[in-house]
Amino acid sequence: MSQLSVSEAVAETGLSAHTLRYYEKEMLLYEVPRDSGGRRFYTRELIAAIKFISALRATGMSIHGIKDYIDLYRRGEHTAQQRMGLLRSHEEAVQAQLKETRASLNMIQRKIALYQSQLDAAAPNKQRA
Amino acid sequence: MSQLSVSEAVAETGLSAHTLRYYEKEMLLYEVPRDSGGRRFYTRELIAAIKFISALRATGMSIHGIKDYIDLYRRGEHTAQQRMGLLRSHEEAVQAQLKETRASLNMIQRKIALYQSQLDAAAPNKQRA
DNA sequence: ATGCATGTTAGAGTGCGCTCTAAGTCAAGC
DNA sequence: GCTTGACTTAGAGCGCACTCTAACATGCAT
Repeated sequence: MSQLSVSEAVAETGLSAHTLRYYEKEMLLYEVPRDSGGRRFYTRELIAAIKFISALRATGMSIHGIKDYIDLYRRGEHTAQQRMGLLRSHEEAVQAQLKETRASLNMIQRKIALYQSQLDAAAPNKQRA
Repeated sequence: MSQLSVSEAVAETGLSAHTLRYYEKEMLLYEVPRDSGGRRFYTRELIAAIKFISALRATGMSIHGIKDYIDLYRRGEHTAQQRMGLLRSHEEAVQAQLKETRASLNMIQRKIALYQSQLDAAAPNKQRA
């Protein structure tokens, strides 16, 4: 169970088989092992990598940005500091983006409240219904 | 000053002139007035609409989704409840997305902490520097 | 009157991240 | 042996949201 078939990896990661192959082609995943028939399978380590890549994607990092990070990874332990630097600056970007999203959400919520008060004013009898 | 030229609107909204024209072509903005020379200008109301549209975009609503909302607007006051419904369901989607982003950010932060502890362990003397 | 900034148009082009297609291979079950 | 279903490949296609191009018009300052 520490080696997942394509369909199991799909179930586990939430990505499509197409997307997994696409990530591999784009060099986000490397050394994906194959069985005797040439079919891929995914190790625990690969699944963890895919999940981390998904987290980077979910927070808006581009495929290119992720590739830069993965490339550092491949170059060995001495790149750890640079990798951390990339993650730190991404973290900052995400915090900024969260802040902007919250501000925009706030504006939307104020609009909703406005609609609500208009509707309340237009149908005051409904209060007792 | 309650009517802004294109360049003023660009400065005020943070969108490009191209994008403003694109939104107009896509019917997100309508009845944008022109001066005698055929140039656009933007009223206070339009600027407010653009800012609200930007908030919807910044929270991930598609152009198409925004158009649905604007179309309700154009159809008059009796669509207020539907418009509020659209905003409410968008709000839910944004909250869900925020939750996912926070979870992913958390995973990234744990990775950063891991790097940090590795670096601390590799260079313990730096603690006193 | 000339030059230049600022605007206009229709439509083409771009970058991103998938997503799908078509034709083929392989292994297991009947 | 045959079917079925999960997989393989290279490469094309797609939807989105801009973004840019090219050729032209306008209006203000010198």
